[in-house]
Amino acid sequence: MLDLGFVRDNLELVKRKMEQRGVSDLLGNFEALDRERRKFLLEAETRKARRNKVSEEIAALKKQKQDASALIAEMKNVGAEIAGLDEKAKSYDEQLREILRNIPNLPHESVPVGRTAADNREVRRWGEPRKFEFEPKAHWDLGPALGILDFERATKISGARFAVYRGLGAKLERALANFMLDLHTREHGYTEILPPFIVNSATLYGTGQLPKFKEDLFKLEGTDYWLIPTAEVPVTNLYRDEVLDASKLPLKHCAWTACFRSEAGSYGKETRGIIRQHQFQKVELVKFALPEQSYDELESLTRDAEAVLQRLGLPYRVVALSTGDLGFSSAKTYDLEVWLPSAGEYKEISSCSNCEAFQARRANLRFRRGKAGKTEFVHTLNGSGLAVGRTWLALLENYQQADGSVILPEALHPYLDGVQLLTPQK
RNA sequence: GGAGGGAUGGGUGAGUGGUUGAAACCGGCGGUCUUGAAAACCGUUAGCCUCGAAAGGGGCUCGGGGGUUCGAAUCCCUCUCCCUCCGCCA
Repeated sequence: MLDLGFVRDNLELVKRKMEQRGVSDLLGNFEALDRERRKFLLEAETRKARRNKVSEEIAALKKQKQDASALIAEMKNVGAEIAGLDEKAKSYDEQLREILRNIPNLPHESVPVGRTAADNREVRRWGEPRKFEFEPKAHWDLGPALGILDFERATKISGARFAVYRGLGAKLERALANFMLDLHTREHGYTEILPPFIVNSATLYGTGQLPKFKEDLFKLEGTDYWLIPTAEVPVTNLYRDEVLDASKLPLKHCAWTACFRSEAGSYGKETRGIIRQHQFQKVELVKFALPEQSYDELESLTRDAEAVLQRLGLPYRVVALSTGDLGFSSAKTYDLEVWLPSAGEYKEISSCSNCEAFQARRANLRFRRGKAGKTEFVHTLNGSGLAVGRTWLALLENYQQADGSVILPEALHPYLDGVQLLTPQK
């Protein structure tokens, strides 16, 4: 959420930034609503000041056993007036908040201006896509042939967009998660969190999924419980309504969780394989940073995520999302895209964002400099480090051999009891 | 699931309709004293909204929401959370 006063004072800037994002007319009659709200607020508060003063006088009179009925009678009317004015002010306030709630974050000045993903800017590449001397297979062919991935039974027990991992397939998923968590906790200084996979609506509001994107989420019927779409949600909300000590920043957390997405509106999109599932596992990186340091922290967070791909020897590129492709809460995002031989292109495997104070304002997540300083909103950052399922399939596709076997990179050997090769079942 | 008890400022905890935005203590910060420190003493120590160029005003907030009243931390309703006991249970 943007700051009300900031929007009031920077209306043109906000409008221009919204245009860059490709959303229009989100501001509506903001100016009029704001003006009216303050008008009624002022009137109500003037009368409240009067009421408070007279109440004191009544108290004083009663103490001296004197008659106060005239004042009480006068205040009866004022009370009714206040109620009416309060209601008006509240109505405008709610409309104003409704507008603010639905305004996405302002893109940072360094974000490439553009309408779509086609306007994203490649920042750097790492590794060289492998030249195959045979026709590389897709993971949805490799996995079942290796006996480690089962779509039919997943469909039976759950439905479309689910997968069952078996044997070394399940173990590889677990090995990848452990490898990522160990890397981030041992070498990158993140503290591991294991959060609930179910959260309440206030938590989803804090990170910006609610109220606008509820159709992307799974809700537990008859409750205020929702399945998390990413660990960013519970972990970023960890310190909601708290005031952190500036000396503790940046705070760095990583978390492995299952993620649940309804994928509404993505029918027919990437239906094959495990690229787009209702449930997948992900290791997430979350940082809470000082405002003046948050862009440096975004760079290092992105590098931390890249390190996973480098250790696994998977070629990738880093892309700066354009203003039109940016997520709702993000001011700047780098996507990490891993090379997928079956697609012949780079495919998103991580998304690293600086949300600045946008989420912190919604979640009332603040910090204080020293003991005497004013409270300020922290900057929140998050990024996948990495999506485990997509890493799993990237491994299969990039390390496949002509006979359908898959070589496992050295970094994973300690996590797989020495298994170095996946071989097809006869 | 059943029964009962709670929720007050950074912490502990008083307060049951009228200078209580809130005692006291602890903690924090500043100061006096001291070569320095400790102790002691003195002072200070919430947030949000709003008016204002500023100085400085005003309003709201005692878990959330609603109600009664001229006036609510205090009374009523409701929701959430926490604790204790019983039941169930990985």
